[in-house]
Amino acid sequence: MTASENDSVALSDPQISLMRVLWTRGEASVADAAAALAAERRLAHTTVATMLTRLEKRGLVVARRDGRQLLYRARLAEHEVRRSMVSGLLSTLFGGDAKALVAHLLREDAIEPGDLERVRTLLAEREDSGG
Amino acid sequence: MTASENDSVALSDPQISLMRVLWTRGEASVADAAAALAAERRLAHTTVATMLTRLEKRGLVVARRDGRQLLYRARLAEHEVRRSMVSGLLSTLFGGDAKALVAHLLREDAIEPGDLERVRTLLAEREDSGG
DNA sequence: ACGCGCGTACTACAACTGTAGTACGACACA
DNA sequence: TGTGTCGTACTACAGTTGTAGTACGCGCGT
Repeated sequence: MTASENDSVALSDPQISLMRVLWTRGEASVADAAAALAAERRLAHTTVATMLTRLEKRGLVVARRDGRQLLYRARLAEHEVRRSMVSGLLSTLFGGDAKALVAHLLREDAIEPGDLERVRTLLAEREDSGG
Repeated sequence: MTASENDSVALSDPQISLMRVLWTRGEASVADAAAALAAERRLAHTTVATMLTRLEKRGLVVARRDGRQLLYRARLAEHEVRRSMVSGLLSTLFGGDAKALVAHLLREDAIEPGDLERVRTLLAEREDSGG
């Protein structure tokens, strides 16, 4: 277990955006990332570089040298980050009770009752076909 | 619309703990809050005071003077904070798709398929009895 | 009336984050 | 080979947060 695989990963919104670029492309240079991010947030090249350096220091990404440039790669899969962050929110706001979160989603009209069945069915199908 | 009722409320864990005291007790002095928090986090009296002052500056709590002491009260209900924070997580991590979050909960074993029915039924009952 | 204690107000400081500029080295092209 | 360009490394700076100390004033008790 490398120190970075702690458990509680908390990424800010800009950081997630950046990670998403890595998740999507597998590997990306600063220029790649800045370009991919440009649509969403127009950031200076060096800003993206700084963010990546910091994420690397935190152990969330790894850099590989390719000539002059660095290629970054996420060390955690998206679902791992999701798990960690959802779990954090869950314990912070819902006493760790996932059912309470679902109830909240229903109550706050974020989701409709019928959707629950749909989700369950979807998951069941995926399990059947070997996920 | 008072500036504070923006929409995106982001509270850290310690901040939520403190808010929870206010939600539970309705109103609390610094001493009250520090005492209530002591079980969870042992913080200096002044630390709690600072946190409350800052939350007040952000418009998340209001203070009322009672003699020498200040009584703090949350300006947002717990469900409002939940809504805001869940919604933030939802858009950050799941593209705003609540179904994806539920799917995640199922897949990550945070919740079992049967629980969905239970939640749905529970909610339905509550609606029937006029919620 | 006076002093002590409680409570707030202000100050402090390190860490992290968002954001970006400057400096410097290396590679490619002329 | 010289030079410019590109890319990283380092520095910067303001804002927020976690955490707490110091200072000061008001009111209660004697």
